[in-house]
Amino acid sequence: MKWDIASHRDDKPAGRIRQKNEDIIIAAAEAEFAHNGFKGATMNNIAQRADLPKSNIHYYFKNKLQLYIEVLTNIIDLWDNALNDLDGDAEPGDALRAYITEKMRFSYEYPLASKVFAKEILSGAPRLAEYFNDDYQDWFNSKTHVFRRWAEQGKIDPVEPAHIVFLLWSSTQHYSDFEVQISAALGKKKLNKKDFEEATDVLCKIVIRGLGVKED
Amino acid sequence: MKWDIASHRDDKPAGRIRQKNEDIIIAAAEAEFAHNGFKGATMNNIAQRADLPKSNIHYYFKNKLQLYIEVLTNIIDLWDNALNDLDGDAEPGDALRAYITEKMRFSYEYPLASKVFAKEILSGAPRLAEYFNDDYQDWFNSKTHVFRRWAEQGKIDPVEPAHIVFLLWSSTQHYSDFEVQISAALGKKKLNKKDFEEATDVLCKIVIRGLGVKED
DNA sequence: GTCTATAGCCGGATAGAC
DNA sequence: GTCTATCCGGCTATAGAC
Repeated sequence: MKWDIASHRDDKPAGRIRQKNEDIIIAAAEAEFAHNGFKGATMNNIAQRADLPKSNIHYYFKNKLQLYIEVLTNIIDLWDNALNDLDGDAEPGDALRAYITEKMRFSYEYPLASKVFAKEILSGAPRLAEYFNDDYQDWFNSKTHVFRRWAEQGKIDPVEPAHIVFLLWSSTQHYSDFEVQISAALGKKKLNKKDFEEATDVLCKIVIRGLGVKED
Repeated sequence: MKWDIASHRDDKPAGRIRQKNEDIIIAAAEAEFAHNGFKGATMNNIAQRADLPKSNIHYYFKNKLQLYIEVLTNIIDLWDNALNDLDGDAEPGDALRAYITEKMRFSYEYPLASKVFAKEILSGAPRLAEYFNDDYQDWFNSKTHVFRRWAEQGKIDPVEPAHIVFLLWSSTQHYSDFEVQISAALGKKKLNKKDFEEATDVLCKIVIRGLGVKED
């Protein structure tokens, strides 16, 4: 793992009850951190969301920071493991459509994860300093590589790949991070699956055409 | 004004000292709220950033919420007054280029404003409920109108205008809100003006081409 | 393993001296 | 108009009963 903050969870036997309670607490913490950020979140609120006594949280997690790190680690692991990269062997149009669709599905299914991460970065990412180290740059370069190759092969226009990646990230995450604003703009109470699919269509169309992909 | 929360500042004479101190405090508060969010921010930190004793803050602003509302109001006023809409009379390519350029300049010049607003929305916007009312939907519809007209005139492809607006918002704000992640990805300490200009170019190119604008 | 009680600190807010 | 001193509530964290 790129980001190796030691976790006390590895030290103790993972009993059935322990595992279950830790999962409940992490889910509750994720919601609380998404709403109030690291500093604004309280162990009290987390306990209430988890429907457990407050000191129970302290029994399973050393302190607030530790719990927060666990939540962030969970989120990053989820994305790293479940989100497929752009498929460099496929045609650009197909690969981009698949990638955008998948990112939008993540925005729809894990809105809290995206929000916790976003708030941490907005705060200047003081608790992710280790994560955003030199390795991160290498990891990022591996993401841009596919665009460079497509450009060399004349399959897309030659535009700076880094900014393409930022565009893909920003436009897709926006639908989970700014959902409140978007639904207010659309006059809806909440966005549903169809809204996300419509957005996915528009994004695919604009990005694929915008990059100059030759479609059949 | 669309969003009419009464301010105590209107009630008192705006002396020279008062005006100056309030400006200092609001700037300090903006930075503090950007870093720690509403709940996480402390009056103590704001006082330190403003280099004033804590109770001075309470003298000028009734309480933390009031101060926060003032900061948010300032931000929204700034955007409403200084950000031009898309020019429907111009050619789509020119209008879009002008709009994207201006939004990116705002991201570069007022990164804190964008962050405070973003955090509020990520939190579910409980302190902007009044702002995101029915009027907001009308205001938003006036933004999408220009795309509808261009589509009717055959000047751009017929794609759902709302999602075009969201794409413009998300892709430009991303550079100020997620600056830490972006600079880490690019291996820089901080983004400079040239980075923003490069990003502007890429965004203009992809969006204009992606919407099927006929360029000369 | 679980919960109550509480220590100890820090937060927002105010009273009142200057 | 400015600042010191302070109240009180809520916060993290822990000690210790069960």
